[in-house]
Amino acid sequence: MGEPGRGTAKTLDRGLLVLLAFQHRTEWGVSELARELGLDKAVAHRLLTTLAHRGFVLADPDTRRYRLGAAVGVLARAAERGGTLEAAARPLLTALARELGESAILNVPHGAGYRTALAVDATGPMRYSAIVGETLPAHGGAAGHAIFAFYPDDDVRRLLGAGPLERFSDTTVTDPDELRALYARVRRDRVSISHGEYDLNVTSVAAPVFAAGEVVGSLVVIGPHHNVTEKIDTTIARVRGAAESLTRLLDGGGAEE
Amino acid sequence: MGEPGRGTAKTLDRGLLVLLAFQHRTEWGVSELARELGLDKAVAHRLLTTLAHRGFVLADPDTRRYRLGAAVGVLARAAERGGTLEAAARPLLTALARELGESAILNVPHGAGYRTALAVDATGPMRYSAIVGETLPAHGGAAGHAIFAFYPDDDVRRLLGAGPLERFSDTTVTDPDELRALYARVRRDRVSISHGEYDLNVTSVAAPVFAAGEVVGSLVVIGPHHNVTEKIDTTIARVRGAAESLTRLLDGGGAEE
DNA sequence: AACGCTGTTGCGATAAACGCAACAGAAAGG
DNA sequence: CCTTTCTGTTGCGTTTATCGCAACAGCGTT
Repeated sequence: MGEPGRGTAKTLDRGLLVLLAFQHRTEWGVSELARELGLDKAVAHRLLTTLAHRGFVLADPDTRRYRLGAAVGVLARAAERGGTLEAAARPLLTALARELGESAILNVPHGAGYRTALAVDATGPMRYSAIVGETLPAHGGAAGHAIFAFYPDDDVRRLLGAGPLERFSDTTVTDPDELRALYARVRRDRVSISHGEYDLNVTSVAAPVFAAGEVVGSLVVIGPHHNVTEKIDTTIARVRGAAESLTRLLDGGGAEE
Repeated sequence: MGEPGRGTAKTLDRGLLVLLAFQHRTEWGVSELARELGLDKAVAHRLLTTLAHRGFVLADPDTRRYRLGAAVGVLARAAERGGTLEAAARPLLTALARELGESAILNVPHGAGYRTALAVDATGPMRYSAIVGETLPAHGGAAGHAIFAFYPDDDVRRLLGAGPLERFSDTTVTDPDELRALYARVRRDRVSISHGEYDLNVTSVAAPVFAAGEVVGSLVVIGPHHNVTEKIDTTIARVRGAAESLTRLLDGGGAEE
């Protein structure tokens, strides 16, 4: 978390830092927040009132504490429509598909699962054709594992719900404990590999994409089982590399940390 | 869209206006945006670079145009976890439930449907008990209609998908044309009433909640058919009033138009 | 090649944000 | 019950950061 840098607006930067502070804590008081960010109480107060005027934060009239407002949700919906992620990922997906000769897909979390946001099909005759827009449940497929392995444990528990997990094929992981162990391996390797969790004889390799420290999607290369396993090492390296590139892109070219 | 006002940070306010400009357009160039907001090119440029440094916008390296960045998505997830809306709605829900003697519910859009975010059950013996966290498809129930009637037509078409709509009871609206007509009525009346779309002999009255001009959820009063219809007029008035109050709250107490 | 556009940087004047301090209200503690 | 110590809020002089003009460079078009 560095200094604003040259040619940037300091006041705005501080305001954005205030907003980002609501990542670790849902509620902030003025003094509390000022201490956290090393600001004067008066400054924090002014920033918060400005943010409140535009709906980015909301002050509880009773407790005088602030929470994130509705404007961020509205903007998030606009961002989803606008397809920022898709635009940034497109060149990487085409590169992956060309280099490896298999279909490359971008998935994003959506509701209680994940959605196929963008797909570049392989050129060969034997190719996996993804349905863009399709939503799949969280616990199925390498793409899902690469995303939800990096979700907070509470969120995962909530998303998976109380009921038993649906089984799509022989290799679908339906046992919560087993899924948790799988997630631990995915977190360690930063890659997830699945064999025929949805479609038989199909293998996919997925890597997580992050932004601002949180997972925002996953990159997948998917194709016929023997094709992918044949070149599994390079596939893993390429997918992971592409995902890391995308993460760097999303974080603005690498100014922070 | 008024002036910043007293005791607020002007630079931050301008930066937030820049962010909000991405509501009507997904991509902005520097000059374009400067004209739109009446700013100097240099100012717009500085604001955009600071926003980019923190990941709120993302510059396409080729076209030099800006889109919303990943930070807004991250914040939106934090806002959802934090339950800003729930906190603001709680007192209104309890008031509704007490005054009308029926259960009051807050619903929010979630994935391709809507989720029960908060519920205050009626105190009587014959009460509807909502399952908090449950996700229902967009086309079912007054709560859903009150939300998705105010979605852009393109989004609605995408959400409802290509396939036929699932039927839950005799009164479920499954015909797209019929649904569109229903939505028109809901937009006109700012209220939606449904009889037994999910559960037989249950009637619900729902009104939309807005923030920054976009629908962010719906308030519902739900109970046994004859109980609700008996006092339908006051119920409609109360639900609509509560929804409008919540909208005002979310917009920061009424600074903006 | 000249033009119109774009995005980007420099720099001085000025207006705005800073941050100290003082104030009020609430909660906590004796 | 009064004191203490937080809290959030406002005023105001100083300074600093922002403004906005202008000049510059990179493209695409006419």
